[in-house]
Amino acid sequence: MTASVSNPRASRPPGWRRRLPRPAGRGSGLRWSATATRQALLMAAAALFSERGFDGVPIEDVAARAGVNKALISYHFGGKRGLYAAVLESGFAEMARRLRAVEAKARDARQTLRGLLEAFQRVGREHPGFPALFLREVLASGVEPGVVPYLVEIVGVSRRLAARGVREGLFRRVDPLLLHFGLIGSLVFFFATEPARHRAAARGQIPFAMPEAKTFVRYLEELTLRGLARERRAASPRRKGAHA
Amino acid sequence: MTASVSNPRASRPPGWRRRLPRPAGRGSGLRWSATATRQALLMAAAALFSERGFDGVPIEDVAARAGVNKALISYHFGGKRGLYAAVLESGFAEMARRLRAVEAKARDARQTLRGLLEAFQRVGREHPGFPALFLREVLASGVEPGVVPYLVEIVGVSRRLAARGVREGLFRRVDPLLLHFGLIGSLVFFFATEPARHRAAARGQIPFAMPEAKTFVRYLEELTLRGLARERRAASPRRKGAHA
DNA sequence: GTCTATAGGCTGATAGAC
DNA sequence: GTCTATCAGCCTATAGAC
Repeated sequence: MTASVSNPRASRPPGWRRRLPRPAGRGSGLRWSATATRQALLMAAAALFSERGFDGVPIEDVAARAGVNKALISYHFGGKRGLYAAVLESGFAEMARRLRAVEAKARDARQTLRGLLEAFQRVGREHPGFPALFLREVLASGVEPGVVPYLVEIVGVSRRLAARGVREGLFRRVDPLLLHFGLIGSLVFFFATEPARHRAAARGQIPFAMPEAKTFVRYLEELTLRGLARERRAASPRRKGAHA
Repeated sequence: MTASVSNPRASRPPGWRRRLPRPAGRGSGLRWSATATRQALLMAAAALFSERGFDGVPIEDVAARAGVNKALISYHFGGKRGLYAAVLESGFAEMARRLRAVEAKARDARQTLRGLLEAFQRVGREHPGFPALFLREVLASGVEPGVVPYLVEIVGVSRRLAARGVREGLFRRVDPLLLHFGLIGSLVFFFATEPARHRAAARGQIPFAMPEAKTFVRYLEELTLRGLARERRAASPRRKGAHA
């Protein structure tokens, strides 16, 4: 989960070997070899799986992009599925970690909302593949068992955000899961499709100017704050009460 | 795109053949054979591709589910890719058609919004696979060329919704594409993940009660109406002006 | 139009040398 | 830990009988 290696699988000298900036003689035990291999495989796999999905990526492509022999995937991760699971878990774990940190630091619901939006924005920038990976996984028939706890935790953050907002008088009464789906859905959709939009835009396709991430999260923040603000005299005269 | 055949690929008599309710001697040219085969293949493919993605589905599974020989896929659609493209185009075309109808019938922006939400809800109910198909496609590296026009048209509907809402005084000034991504993103995410949620819930997983489609679209409607309502005295004292 | 049989390509995994 | 070589399995497409 730290894109940087970049191995255009194209032409390479015959006897070529991966060459990473060695972290010079470190005191600690981890020198570089085995760990670097796993890291390279994880990064390459994250990029490729997020673009083409599990079934769309041959093990060989991952190895090539990582600059590593494909047999090492079986050696280090027990096979393709194992590598995929490892990528997912590391991604979900990081997302959950960030959200927990946001929640812990925020002094009120408004800051939690802001922090949550910024966390997504930052993930979208630093790990462009993850939102798509996330999406493909929740779309899948059977979710990897290892990510379920993280999934529950992520849902928990937005649920508590809703509860806290209501308690603090920032929001009117609202089903926390509705807030969750509305917010997370927009965010995941936007950031998961962003790389594809950029690719399409770069190829001349797409007639309109697409919004930037920063603009979009600001919009969502304001939409949520206004849309869920306590009654002041409703803007919509139609429906009866609130929601479930 | 009309789920109904249902062919549990399990046990079947050896010499089994698909048997569909023949539309008795019709005057018109289309009897049943060829057309029914294509229809069965399209339906089976829609269901399977939406669950597992293009690469995750062997042609043989599609044929089995359709109750048809796999060679017919090449015959009628020129191969797996052709079948996939046909499924996509029929789905996108129908979605675009519905949205256009909504737009044509609505007498103001509020009705357009309501109609758009209801259209998604109805598609989610009648063609549970389509939202996931839609999502997988916009996630993909290269979108099928045939669907681009429909994609542009769908974006156009929500863009015009925003413009009309502003013109009619229902919304404050807002970038149409922001409205588009916020609304369509939430909707697609919700409905694309709904089948997976139900499967997970049926298997005992998932600790909370998930919101129903009807509840969710109502929430989105109200959130949008309130969140984009013209100023009355802003609920959020923080940020400067509006958006791009 | 539909089916059977088969060819041919690609993929994931592993045995075994280094 | 890493690499080469290899193999068995699966998958798409098609030729040809009906």
